[in-house]
Amino acid sequence: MSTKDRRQRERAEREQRFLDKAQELIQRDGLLSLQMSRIAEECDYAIGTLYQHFASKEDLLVTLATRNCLSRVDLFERAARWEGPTRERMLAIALADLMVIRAQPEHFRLAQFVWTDVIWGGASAQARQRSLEASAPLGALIDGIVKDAITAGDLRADIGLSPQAVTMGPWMLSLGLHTLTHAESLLEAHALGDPYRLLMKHLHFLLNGYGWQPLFNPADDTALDALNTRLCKDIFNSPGPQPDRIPITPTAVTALRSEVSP
Amino acid sequence: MSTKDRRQRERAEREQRFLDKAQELIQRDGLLSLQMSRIAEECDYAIGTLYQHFASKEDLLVTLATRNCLSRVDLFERAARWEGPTRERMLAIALADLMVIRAQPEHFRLAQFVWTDVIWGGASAQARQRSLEASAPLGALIDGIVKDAITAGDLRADIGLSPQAVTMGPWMLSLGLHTLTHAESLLEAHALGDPYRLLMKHLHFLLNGYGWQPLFNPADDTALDALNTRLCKDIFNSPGPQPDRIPITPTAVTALRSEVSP
DNA sequence: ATCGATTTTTGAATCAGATTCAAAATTCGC
DNA sequence: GCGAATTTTGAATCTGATTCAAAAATCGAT
Repeated sequence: MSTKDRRQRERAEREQRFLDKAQELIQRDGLLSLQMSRIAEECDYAIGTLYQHFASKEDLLVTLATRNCLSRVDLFERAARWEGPTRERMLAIALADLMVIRAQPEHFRLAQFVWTDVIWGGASAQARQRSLEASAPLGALIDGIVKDAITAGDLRADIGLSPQAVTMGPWMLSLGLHTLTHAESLLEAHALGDPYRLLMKHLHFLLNGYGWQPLFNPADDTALDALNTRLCKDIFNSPGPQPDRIPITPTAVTALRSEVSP
Repeated sequence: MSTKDRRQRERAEREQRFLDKAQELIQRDGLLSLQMSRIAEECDYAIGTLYQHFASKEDLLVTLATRNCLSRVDLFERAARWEGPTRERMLAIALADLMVIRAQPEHFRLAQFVWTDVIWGGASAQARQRSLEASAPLGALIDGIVKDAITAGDLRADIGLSPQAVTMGPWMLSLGLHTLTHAESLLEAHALGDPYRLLMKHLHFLLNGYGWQPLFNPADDTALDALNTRLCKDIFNSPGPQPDRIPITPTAVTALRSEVSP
């Protein structure tokens, strides 16, 4: 059976090469101008061969997004399994997310596009299924942190939300922020200082709202930066998402905003 | 000059008819299968005429999304200008949002698609500009609530966020929730009870985190429902987004989730 | 090593649908 | 009523995804 195995392996390798090339082309020319024919061509295969792997362009995109998602699992795992206060582990998840998106904004744009009715609905059931399966472990990791927090007494069990429901909060916050940031770069990038610091602040407010111990005062910018830096260093051995140092002055905000809606 | 005026008006009317038809077709056959030719045809105009109004399909979609956004302004205005506690006015904004999305999920899907790199980037600068201008007033309304809250002493001024930055929090939360809900209907609809109640709870936690007075305990489902119902009745004279009454039992959640990631 | 069967690859042909643009029709000012 | 200017039309064009019959490669048995 080794021949068949080899066949299998080679096929899988080729699929990865197709995906790599798709990623590369997206990076280079943007999602907008990604062409199936170009992917095949640049891999020195006929279009038909590409279609042997992916039933449609939508399928290819969903598969690529799924792969991106899977590639993040280890980073998230590192955050979730870190030995530290539960609240800091939750923050670390958000930081991991930020680092990934900073490093590869294309990944987010792709995911955003793929979740869209048009693409999601156009993809095959298998591709969708695999995509959902890929995100489940991430959810489970975060649920685990919430459960640990309850066990450790950092979070009360009776706040009226299941662990899974608590998990959704930070997730919504991140997703919403990224969507706003990538969509109207205007409001975001200019008017509010570093969007990523903004996310961390809101996340702290939300965690404080849950009563997740120990509480933290997000008004203290210096402490916030110090905390982020420490976590990134200790957990990921990385300088972190390198937040900009644009100070948030109400005056500047007003001035910039009025440019948008005169 | 009345002739020219009439021309202008007729042209505007025709544009609205095109948009109405586009909306209708999306509603009927889905965004995926929207065709420019069909829009023109069903309005009894030639394709070329349609292209006199919209430089591209992307432009048409962005314009339609913008119109949808504008159509919500009055509802939001009602929430923002309501005479009531600032915290409740903020909640009312979220409720308005929920009601709109419940009533017209297509609107959200369209907006989601339009924010996408592919569509947004493909639209003309004017269409984008108009779209941004349309959302600015909504933002300003909400900012106003935050400012009133600070003035009224419901919200401390020194929490480390400008009013605009505070506004972003609930916005991110809503946007994130809707994205998750509409994307992976699985996790959401099944595993966590009514997603909209989930949003309201998280929103309360977030507002509590800000220290926005008077604090509210989201664990009390009955009080939560009563509050939502009262606000919808008093402000919108409507039964509200009619949250499902699926009880959130941890057991049910676990069971359902394990179906997703076995 | 050879041959017919089976599987895989190929890429020209097909198809879908957005967009263009020269001709036809309409409207305008006089 | 007439020529100029504007608007409408829709067949033709163009882009790019998808198909599928023919060609090539692989396989298994002899």
